[in-house]
Amino acid sequence: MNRYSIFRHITEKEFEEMKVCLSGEQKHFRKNDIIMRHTDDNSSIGIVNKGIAFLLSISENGETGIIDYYEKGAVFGKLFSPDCDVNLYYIQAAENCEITFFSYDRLMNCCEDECAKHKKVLNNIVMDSLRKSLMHIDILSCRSIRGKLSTYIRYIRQQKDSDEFEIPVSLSDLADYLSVDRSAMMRELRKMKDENLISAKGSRITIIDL
Amino acid sequence: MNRYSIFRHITEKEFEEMKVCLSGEQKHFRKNDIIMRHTDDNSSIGIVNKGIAFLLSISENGETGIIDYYEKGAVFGKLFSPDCDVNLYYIQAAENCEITFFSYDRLMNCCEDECAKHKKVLNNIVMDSLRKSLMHIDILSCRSIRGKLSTYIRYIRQQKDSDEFEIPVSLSDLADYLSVDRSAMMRELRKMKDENLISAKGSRITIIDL
DNA sequence: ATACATTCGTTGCAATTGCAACAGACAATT
DNA sequence: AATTGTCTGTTGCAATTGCAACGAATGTAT
Repeated sequence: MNRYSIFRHITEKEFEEMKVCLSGEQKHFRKNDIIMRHTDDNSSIGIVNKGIAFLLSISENGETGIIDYYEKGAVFGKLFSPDCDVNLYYIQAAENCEITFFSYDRLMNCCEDECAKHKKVLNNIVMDSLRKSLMHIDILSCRSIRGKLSTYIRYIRQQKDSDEFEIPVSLSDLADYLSVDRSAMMRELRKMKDENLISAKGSRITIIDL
Repeated sequence: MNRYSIFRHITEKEFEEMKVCLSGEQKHFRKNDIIMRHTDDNSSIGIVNKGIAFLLSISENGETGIIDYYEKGAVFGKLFSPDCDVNLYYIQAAENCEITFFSYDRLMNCCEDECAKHKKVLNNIVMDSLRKSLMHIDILSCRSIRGKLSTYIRYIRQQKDSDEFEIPVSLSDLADYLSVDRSAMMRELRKMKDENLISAKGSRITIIDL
C-alpha cells in the first residue's frame, strides 16, 4: 500500500476482507463520456481502474473548468464533495476509462467490523480530496504562469518521486487545470526550457534545476 | 442551527449533551499572534468565538498566502487539514480573537454515544473544509480580477443571504486571498462601481446588478 | 498629544498574459 | 486513401495586471 492509496493504514488481512465489499459493477467509458453527475441523490462511488477522469465544474456564467483529475486507484463521488450550490459538478472521461462502481452503503456496511477499517478508508478518501484541493489552491495562488507551472511540476515530482515523468493529462488540459491560457503556457514552458530549468518533449518533463 | 454550523443535523437534545464535551480551554489572542502551528503531533482543535483567524501557508520559496479564514463558529486544526509535505501551514489572528481549544479525543470520546452524533459533527467539520476549498478553487480559477472579485462577492451574498454585507476581512487581505495585486484589485473595484454593478464604501458592499 | 503603523485609494509605467489565428503532427474514422 | 478531429507549437497585438510609489485617513501605542 503506497502512501497515496485509499487503503493505506489498512493491514493485509483487513484488505483481503474488504475485497468482498469492493466487488462492484465494472463499466467502460469512452473519451468524453460523462461518467457521473453530482446530483442530489447520487450516492454511488467510483474507483478508476484504467484511464483518467476529470472533475469538471460549470459556473453560473457557463464556463467549465477542470477542478481535479483522477488517476488509477483514485476515488470520486458526490459524497466526497461538498454541496454544490453555486456550480454544477460532473465526472468526465479524459480518455477511455474503466471504472468500478459500488454504493456507499456497500463499502461501509457489508461486513461486521463496521467502525475500524471502514472508518479508516473513508478518512483516507476524504483526506485525499482535501490534500488535492489544498495542492490546487497552492498552485492557483501563484501570480505568474511560471509560478503555477513550477509549483505544479514540483508536486508531480514529489508524487512520482522522480525528476523525470510524464504529465498525466494533455498540455491543453493542464492549461485548463492551471487556469491559464494554453498558448501563454506553451510560451512559458519554452522559456523554461531555454533557461535550462527543465527539458520537455510534449508532456514528458525532466527537471534540471527548478 | 443554521446550515453552516458544525452542529447542523444535530438535534437540540444531542447538542445539550455535547456541550459538556466542548468546555475546553479559552484563550485570547491579539492581532497577528500565531494561534496554532500545523506540526505533526498537533491534535488540538480550535473554535472561533470572537474575531477572525487566517490559515496561512508558506511555500518552499518563502511566500506566504491566505488560504482560508475562520469566522465565529468556524473550526480549525491540523487534523482537518491534509499532511503538509510541501508547504508549512499555521493559524494567525487577523484581529483580536477568542478561541476555545479542546482535544480531538475529548470531542469524540467524552460521552457514551460514540458513533452517532460525534460522527455527524466530524463529518460536518470535514465537509466544511472541503466546501471552502472548492469555493476558493472556483474563485482562483477565474482568469481575470473582475471574475475573481465577482465570484467571491456572489459566494458571500449566498452565505450572508443578502445583497448588502460587510466583507469580513480587510481589502488588503482580500487581495491576498484572491491572489491578486492589491492596487489592481482596487482599480477593478472602482471600475465595477463606475459601471454600476456594485456600490462599495471600504469593505461594505452592496450588489446592484452582477 | 504625538508618533507610529496599517489600511485605503490612486496613478504611471513596464511586464505579463489572453486572444485570435495559423500550420504541422498525429490518431481515429469512413 | 482521404477526411476529420484533436493536440502541439508558434506569433503579433491588445488588454490586463503587477510593481513602485505616494498621500490621505484611520487606528494604536506611548
